[in-house]
Amino acid sequence: MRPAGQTALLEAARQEFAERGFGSASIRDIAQRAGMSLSAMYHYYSGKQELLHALLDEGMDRYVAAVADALGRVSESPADRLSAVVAATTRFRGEHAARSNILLLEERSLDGDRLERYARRQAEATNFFRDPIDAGVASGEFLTPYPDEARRAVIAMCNAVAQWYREDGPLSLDALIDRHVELALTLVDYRPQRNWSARR
Amino acid sequence: MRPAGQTALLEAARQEFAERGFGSASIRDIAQRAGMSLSAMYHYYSGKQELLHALLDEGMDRYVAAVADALGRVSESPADRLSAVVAATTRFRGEHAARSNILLLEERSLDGDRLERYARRQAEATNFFRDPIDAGVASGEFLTPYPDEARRAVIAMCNAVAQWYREDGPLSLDALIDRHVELALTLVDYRPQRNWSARR
DNA sequence: CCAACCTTCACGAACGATCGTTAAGTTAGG
DNA sequence: CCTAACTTAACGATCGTTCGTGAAGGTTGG
Repeated sequence: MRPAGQTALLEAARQEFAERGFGSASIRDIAQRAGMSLSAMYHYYSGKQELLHALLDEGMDRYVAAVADALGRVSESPADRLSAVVAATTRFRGEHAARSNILLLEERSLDGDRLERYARRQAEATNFFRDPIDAGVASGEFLTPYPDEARRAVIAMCNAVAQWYREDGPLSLDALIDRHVELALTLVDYRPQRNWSARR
Repeated sequence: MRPAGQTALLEAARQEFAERGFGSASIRDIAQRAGMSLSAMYHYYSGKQELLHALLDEGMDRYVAAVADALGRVSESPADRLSAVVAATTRFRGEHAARSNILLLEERSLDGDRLERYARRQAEATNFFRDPIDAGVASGEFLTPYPDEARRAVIAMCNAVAQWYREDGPLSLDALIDRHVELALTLVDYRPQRNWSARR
């Protein structure tokens, strides 16, 4: 269990970074929002950079866990797996908009080694999409001639949710997820395989 | 014609804002990059905010002009018009990545009236996509049951180009544009109309 | 048992650096 | 002469960071 102060700090930093951007956010405001003094923050994190790093790490952990959990509940079928990834990603972007926007926008504010490590994790995360799409193309279930561009389009569609979706809007998140799954399958040109007996 | 100093200033600000983000960028570095002193900048722009505002305005002007130009060259057919918008947007994002990223990411750094005015322009720009998609759905050429989500997916696909595309990569911009047009038509479920004689 | 000691968590004050901005003055061209 | 273009110098504010201090709580050695 994380100390309460640390949790409040991460939450405050997340909101400040999401609202103003890393460069414009002040660690004084962050500490104040977390209900502690400026120097108390330095007891938990060694500086502004490490605060951002912790935020990106925590957000990525949560996202990877959410997708992995969703993947654990479906079959090996590429269509099922792609659907699960799209659904989990869309849900994550909608439910954790501030978290997601920091993951997506503040990468450039990381310096040196931390950037390199984060870029590696992000590259791995795209495999959540790449693997089922490539598998579906290989098996003939997905007919798209452009798997790379289709993948990027699917990812962009999901990620954009963090920027425009509002919970109090006219569309429920569950409904949006269904539509995103359908659009993703459209993008890869999904054609359900006839089963073995029907083909003979 | 804009004075040379002003052009250099905008170019320098564009690069700095794109690389570091508005909050982390220093107007001293911008002025130096533009080859002039700090206060010379204040001769052209009244501050950092106005620099960003000018950048967003100029970028939006260029984008709108590019799309309007493309629309002027095609028929009234919804498929043609959507294709033209997708092609022009993808090209703009690829050819003006720094410009586009500022348009897409630094909106939140605008304050007060300027933000309001920019948000209005941005809303108008989405009509470039909305109009042909809604027209195609109305005419029956586009079969998608989710025109709003399809539109957002198309826009997200195009916008993402500014973040990942590199001119020295394996894919030419022209080839990418072709694939984006195809993917966009896939997203709206485009089915070419049989012509009048063939239908009877 | 108790005193000495350590770690954890928190504070206010101050550091030097850099920030955006302004003022006053200089130069060049019509 | 005037204005546009540009300079150096400095302003106060705020930035991220560091320092020294101390209260609380547990651990250890005599």
